Amino acid sequence: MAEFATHGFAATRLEDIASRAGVVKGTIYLYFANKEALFQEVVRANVLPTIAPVQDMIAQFSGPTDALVEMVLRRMYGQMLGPDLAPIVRIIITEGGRFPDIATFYYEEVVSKGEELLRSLLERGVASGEFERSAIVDEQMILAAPVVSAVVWRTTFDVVRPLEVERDIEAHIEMALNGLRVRS
Amino acid sequence: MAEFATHGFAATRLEDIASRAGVVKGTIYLYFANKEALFQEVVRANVLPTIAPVQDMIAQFSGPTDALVEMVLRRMYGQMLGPDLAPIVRIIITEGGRFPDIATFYYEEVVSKGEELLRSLLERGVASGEFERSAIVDEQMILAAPVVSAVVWRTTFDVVRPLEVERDIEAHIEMALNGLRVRS
Amino acid sequence: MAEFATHGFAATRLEDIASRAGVVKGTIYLYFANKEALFQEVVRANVLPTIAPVQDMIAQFSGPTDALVEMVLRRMYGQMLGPDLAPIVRIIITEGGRFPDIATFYYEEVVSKGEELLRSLLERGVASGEFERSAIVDEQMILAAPVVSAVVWRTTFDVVRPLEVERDIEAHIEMALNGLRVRS
Amino acid sequence: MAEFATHGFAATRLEDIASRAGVVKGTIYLYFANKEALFQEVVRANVLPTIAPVQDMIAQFSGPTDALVEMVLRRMYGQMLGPDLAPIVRIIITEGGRFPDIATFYYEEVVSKGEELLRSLLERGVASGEFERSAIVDEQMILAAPVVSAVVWRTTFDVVRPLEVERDIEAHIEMALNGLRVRS
DNA sequence: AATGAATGAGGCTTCATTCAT
DNA sequence: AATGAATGAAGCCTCATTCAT
Repeated sequence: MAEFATHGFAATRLEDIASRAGVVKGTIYLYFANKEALFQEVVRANVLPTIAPVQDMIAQFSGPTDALVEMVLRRMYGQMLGPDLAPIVRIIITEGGRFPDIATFYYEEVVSKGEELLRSLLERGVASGEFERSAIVDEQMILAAPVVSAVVWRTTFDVVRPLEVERDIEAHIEMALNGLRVRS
Repeated sequence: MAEFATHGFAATRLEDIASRAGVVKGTIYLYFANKEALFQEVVRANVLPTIAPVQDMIAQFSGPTDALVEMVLRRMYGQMLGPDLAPIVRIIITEGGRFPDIATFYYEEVVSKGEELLRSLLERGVASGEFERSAIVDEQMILAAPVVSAVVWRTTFDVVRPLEVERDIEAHIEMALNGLRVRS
Repeated sequence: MAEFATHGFAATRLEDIASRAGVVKGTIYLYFANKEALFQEVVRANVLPTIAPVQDMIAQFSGPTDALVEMVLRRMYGQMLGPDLAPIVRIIITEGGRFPDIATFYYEEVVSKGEELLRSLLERGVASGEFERSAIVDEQMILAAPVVSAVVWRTTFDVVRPLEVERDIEAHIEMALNGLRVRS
Repeated sequence: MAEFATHGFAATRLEDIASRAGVVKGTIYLYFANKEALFQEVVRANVLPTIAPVQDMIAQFSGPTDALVEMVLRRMYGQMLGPDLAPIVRIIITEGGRFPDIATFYYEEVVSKGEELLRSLLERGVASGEFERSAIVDEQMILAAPVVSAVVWRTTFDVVRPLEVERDIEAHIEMALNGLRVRS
């Protein structure tokens, strides 16, 4: 994972992967047909454990929906910028276009779950009268978009201007819940 | 550009670039020291023309600031998903981490300009009493984040679930201006 | 060795070296970092075994020193024109200027030993009253110079006028011991 | 000349030669068929002017032959270590083996003249009763051999231990005229 | 189950050579 | 007579892949 996330598929050398694993290049071929198969299986294997946490998140929670939205977003940042998920997200972003199988797999196993999570969140808010039934409800992923953007920033512009995660989250939540306009 | 955007730096073959340019591999070395120099110069040369449109965007505009925000966001989508900028943005996202020079260059020439643009927009809205002085004003890039996310989606999950740009834009603007909560 | 001695460093092709060794070009890189490293290691490895004979040469020898000088010179011709040392000497001569490391190494491991050998020879002759204490004693290498010249001739003018080694040695010894002038 | 002498035939780049000459690579092909033809013509053209001085040297000289030998040897060192001849000698030594035409040409135009020069010198000494008719007379080149050796040293070991030309010449003359043995 | 040695295809790079202008 | 742009062959080097042990 780490090698692929750091160098990308093409620039990653099997020798580096092997030595990280404490084995020799040839040993890899006892377990994987070739570099691409290794890549796909590595990604799949690392994606699966990340699904459960997303599942749990909504389950038991009582109280106002806006607090729930805030909590969900905070957790998203924590996970997608954390050491477990960040490399995977980076790989999906950079290599997904060249490996449709992986993109599809990731979409179905993770992204679509996130979509459902957000939809149910929004529906709950609408049902309770807290949220408007706006265009956002049908395009829930817009709510999570800034998290993706934060991951991109982290691996791209952090050398120039480091991401200020806390401020970023605050602004994100503010925008998501209140928007820019003054409330009358 | 097209080759690098499609395959990434490592997987791009000079032969492909050359044949696209209607020359032979060796000819490239009459103009560039090596593959990396070619890459960097190609990106730089293609980034520069994209700056002007960003500059123009703010220009003179009268009328309510929320309409201005909407216009700016629509233009951002139009450009960053368009054929000129999209490949560059894709390259910055995928290779920026491995080419800090390029990331820095792009940040300074493009991203920082966008930051200023958005800040002046928000300040204008605050000054006119239309917008709240919220956390968003100090973290303006949160406004543009969904555009980045849209570019990522286009090159990643479009095969699974194509991006519905129009709905995405509507939701984005709705969120940016009004947020989720019902207006009292 | 043979390839480098025949063609020089620049004109030697790794493919030729590999096929001589019964392997494939790529195999070379399992053992040497690059062409230059291969070259340097090949020279070093082949120089080392040539040191011992030089060492032995002086050993114990009783009898008149002029006979000892004659024997040493004859052995020098035998070795430096022989199949083991000749290629190395040729390489040192042709490539030493471009590879100072190798020149230094060869000087320290071989040439300086030869210098000592000749000095001790001459000192012995002076001590026994057989030789004059002339300028030759302080510039002992002049004694070996014709051997170098013979190696150069062999690889240069042998096609035009082959080196007549025996006559050459006789003349060399005659000159070294007696000089041109008639003895009074 | 300078380029070929410094880098050898294979490693010399036509571009470097051209820029030294203040022209462009392609221009060379207006005057020479290819790299090898250029090389051969360059060497030939630069060898020819060096012949005359050798010719003159013996011509008019009266006095003892040993003084003549000394003078000839000193001039040989002066010329072969000098800026005009040294590069040529270096080229002949390093590339002569790979370019028999050049070696033959150089032998016939220069070396054979030197041989004659030395032979007539020695015959004169023998005729006048100054020199012995020894093996040296029939292998005259042994007299010049240390000069060749000095040129080799200059381009090979000078970085380690610089050639001390004056001492070298003294020793050479001493050896040539008197040899090592004490005169009775 | 693992190694280490070897392969061979393929990519980057250099440079002698050509040619239209 | 000279240029400068382009070519294409060839060389160095890397690395995914194979295989005998």
